[in-house]
Amino acid sequence: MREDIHTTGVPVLCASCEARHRGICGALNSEQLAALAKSTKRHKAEAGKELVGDSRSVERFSNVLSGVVKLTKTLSDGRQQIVGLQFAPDFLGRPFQSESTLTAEAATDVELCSFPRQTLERMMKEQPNLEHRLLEQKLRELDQARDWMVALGRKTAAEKIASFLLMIARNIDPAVSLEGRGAAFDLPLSRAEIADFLGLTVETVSRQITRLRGEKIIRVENNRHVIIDDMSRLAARAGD
Amino acid sequence: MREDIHTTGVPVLCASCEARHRGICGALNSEQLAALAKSTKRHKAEAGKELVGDSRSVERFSNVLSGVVKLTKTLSDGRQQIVGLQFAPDFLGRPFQSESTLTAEAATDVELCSFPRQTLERMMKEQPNLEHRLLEQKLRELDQARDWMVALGRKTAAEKIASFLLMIARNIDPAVSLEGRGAAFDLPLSRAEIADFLGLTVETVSRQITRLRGEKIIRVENNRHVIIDDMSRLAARAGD
DNA sequence: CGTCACGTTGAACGGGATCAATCCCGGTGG
DNA sequence: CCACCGGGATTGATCCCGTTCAACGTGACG
Repeated sequence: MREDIHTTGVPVLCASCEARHRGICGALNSEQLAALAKSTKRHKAEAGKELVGDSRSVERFSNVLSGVVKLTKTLSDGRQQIVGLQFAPDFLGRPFQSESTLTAEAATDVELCSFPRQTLERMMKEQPNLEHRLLEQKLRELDQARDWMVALGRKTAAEKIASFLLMIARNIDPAVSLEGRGAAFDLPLSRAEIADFLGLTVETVSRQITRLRGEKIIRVENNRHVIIDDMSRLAARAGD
Repeated sequence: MREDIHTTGVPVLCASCEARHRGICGALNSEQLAALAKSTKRHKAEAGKELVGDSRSVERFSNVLSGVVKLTKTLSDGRQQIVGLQFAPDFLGRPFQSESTLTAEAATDVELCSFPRQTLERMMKEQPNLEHRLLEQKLRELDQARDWMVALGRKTAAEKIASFLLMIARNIDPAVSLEGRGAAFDLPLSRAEIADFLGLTVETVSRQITRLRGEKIIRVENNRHVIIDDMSRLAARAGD
C-alpha cells in the first residue's frame, strides 16, 4: 500500500515523517520536498512553551509531529478559552496574515517541523495541491470548532466532560471511533486546561470526573491516565 | 478603481454581482465565469426556508447575494446552536464532503446564486486561484468561529449581547469598525435565534437588551430595529 | 522536612434557566 | 369599526447548576 509515495530522493528528514502522507507535505514531490527541507528545522518544545504569541508577527509555520498543541484566546481581564487542539500531523499556522490573533502553546512535549512562512506561501503558488491540502486541513479545523461551539453553548458540564474524553480518545487512538471497544490514554491537558477548553472551572471539571469514576464508567490513574471501561455509557452522556 | 476587472464578455448575470470582486467569483476570468454561469441559478428564498439539511446530500453550493443565512447544529433532544452567520458575498457550502453536518437556513429573505457542487470542484482544479479564494473565505470563517468560542465559553450574558450587537453592526455597515460613530440597523435574527447564537435563553436575551435600553446605550424600535447611541460604552461591555 | 503546583472536596452564593403571566402588534373576520 | 386571535417579546417569581471561596490532600523536588 501507498506505493504512490516513492522514497527515492526524499530528504532523510522527511523519510519517516507522518506529515508526508497524512499532513500537508503529501502534496509535494521529492524535488519539492528537498527544496522545502532546505529551510526546514525540526525541533522539540517542552510542555508549557509558547510557540506563537498573540498579536506578534509570525515568521514560521510548522507541522506538529508529536504531542499536542493548544490554541488559546485570552480576554483583557485574564479569562481564557482554548479554541483548538492540534495533534500530529496537523499544520500549525494562519496563512495570509502576518499577525496572529491567538496564542499557540505546547500542551505536552511536542516535536515540530517548521519552515519560513514565505517559503510555504511561495510553494503554494507553484503547487496548487499544497493549497488544496491546506484547505482540507482548515475545513477539518472549522468542523471541529463548530462541534465545540455546540458543546460550549448548549451542553451541560457532564456532557462537556464526556464529549471531551471521547474526542481525546478518538484522536489518540483512531480505532476507537470504529469499534465501540474501550480505550486508555494519557490526558494531554491539566484540569485547568480542560476547564479552559470546556468553558468551566477546575472544580467543576474535577467533580464531573469524580462522578464518572464513581459510576464505574472510567478509571483514572495518576490524575492523567484515563481508562474508559464503559464506552457506550460514556457516549450516551455526550449528549449529541 | 478596480480596472483589473474588465466587464467585457462577463455574463449579464454576473455583471453587477458582488461575489465577483469580494466573493469567490473574483478568481475567475470572463471565460470561466461564462462557463460557470451556464449551470448557475439565481433564486430567492424567504426567511425561515431551509437551504441545506443536516446529513442530507448536498448537490449545489451558493453565494449569498443578499440577506443573512444561519448555520445551525441541533442535538438529539432539540437543543440548538447557531454556529455561523453568513452575509453577502459569502460562499455557502462544505467542499469535499457530500454530506452536510449542519443545517443552513435563511434568517432573513435571501438571494442566492447557486451552482452544482461538481462544477465548482472541477473548476477548482483548473483554476487554483479559485481554491485560494475559498481558502481565504474558510480561514475567515474559522477566525470568526474561534472568536465566538471565547464568547460562548467565557463571556457573561451581558457581554455576549454587546459583542453580538457590535458584530452585526460591523457586518451591516463596515464603516462602523473604522469610525467609532453610531450605527443603526435591522437585526437579522429573532430573539429566539439570538439566544441560539449566544447559548442563552430568549428571556435572558430580552432582559439584557432591555437593560442596555435602560442605560441609554441603545434604542430599539419595532423589536427589530436597533440604534446604537453610545458606541464606546457598548464596546466597553463586549468584554475583550 | 517544607514548599509548591496540582487536584479534590465541601459549603454558600448567584447568574442564568425555568415556569408562568402579560403585553404588544399585525392580521382576519364579524 | 371593533373583537378576536396567534406568535413573538417582555416581565416577574422561583429554582438549580455551576461558580466562588475556602480547606485539605497528594506527590515531586529542594
